[in-house]
Amino acid sequence: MKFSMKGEYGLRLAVNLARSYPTIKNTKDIAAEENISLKYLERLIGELRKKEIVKSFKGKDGGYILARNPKKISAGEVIEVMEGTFTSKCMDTHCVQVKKCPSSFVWIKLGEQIRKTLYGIKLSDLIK
Amino acid sequence: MKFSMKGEYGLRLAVNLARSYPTIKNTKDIAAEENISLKYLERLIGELRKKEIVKSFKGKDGGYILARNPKKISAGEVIEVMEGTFTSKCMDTHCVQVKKCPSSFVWIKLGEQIRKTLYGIKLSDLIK
DNA sequence: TTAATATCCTACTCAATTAGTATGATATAA
DNA sequence: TTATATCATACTAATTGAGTAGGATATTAA
Repeated sequence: MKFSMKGEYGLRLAVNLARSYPTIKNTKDIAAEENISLKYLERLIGELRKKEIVKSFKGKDGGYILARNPKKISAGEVIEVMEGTFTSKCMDTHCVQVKKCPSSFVWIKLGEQIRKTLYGIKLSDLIK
Repeated sequence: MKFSMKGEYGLRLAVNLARSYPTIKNTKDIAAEENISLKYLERLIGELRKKEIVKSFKGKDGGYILARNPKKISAGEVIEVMEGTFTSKCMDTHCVQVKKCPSSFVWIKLGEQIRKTLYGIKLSDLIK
């Protein structure tokens, strides 16, 4: 489980689109505003599209919009797409102890709290 | 910010020593019990020693014990030593916006929650 | 005092991941 | 039909994770 620039970028993209919702916005404009290279942004936003957080429109005057209302999309959802699912069990993928492992208690508790925190924050909360 | 096997191992070592507290225990025994290679364990426990979470005794019949009572050492403290401090600001180390950045709100909130969760769990809670 | 024991230190390896870049194919609407 | 914009794939360079290897150093029991 990690939180890196990938999640940061994903969140910025989503918040940017939340601001202009429900207007279509193209990657060139977003890249300029968010200071991300156009090419990298294209790749990242592609992941958000595959997970149906944004919708795309090809061709002239095309671009992206959020797939749902900013009130209905959480920061957690976006970050989880970019970073992978938040762990809720032992870090050791080969671990078979499951219940005996004392540290698994910690990771489960941690995962719950992270999920509660990040799913509680909606994109609409982040546009001031 | 990340949570990996390094933190898992650190926590296991600490919990293991919490169980035998306040008896000295050597790395060979811990390695066998926790299924970590002796050499790797030596390196990891060295980091815990430098941060004064464990104390070491050299020479024959030497080994390690917790530097404090298991009730006074939290999971967060141990994990933070292994993984680095939990982020409380924007992931972007070059970011100078500080307050304008909408995502920084998310990371600050997340950091607070993680800290609250992990510092609330003591080693004594993890030995059944 | 010396031999056994155990910690301590540094450097190395190997694979995976992060944070991009580069090139171009594909779809669409004006 | 052409300009525009998304979409797909492959590549790279630097960093990190996870672990190994070899030996130096300190201590204490015999």
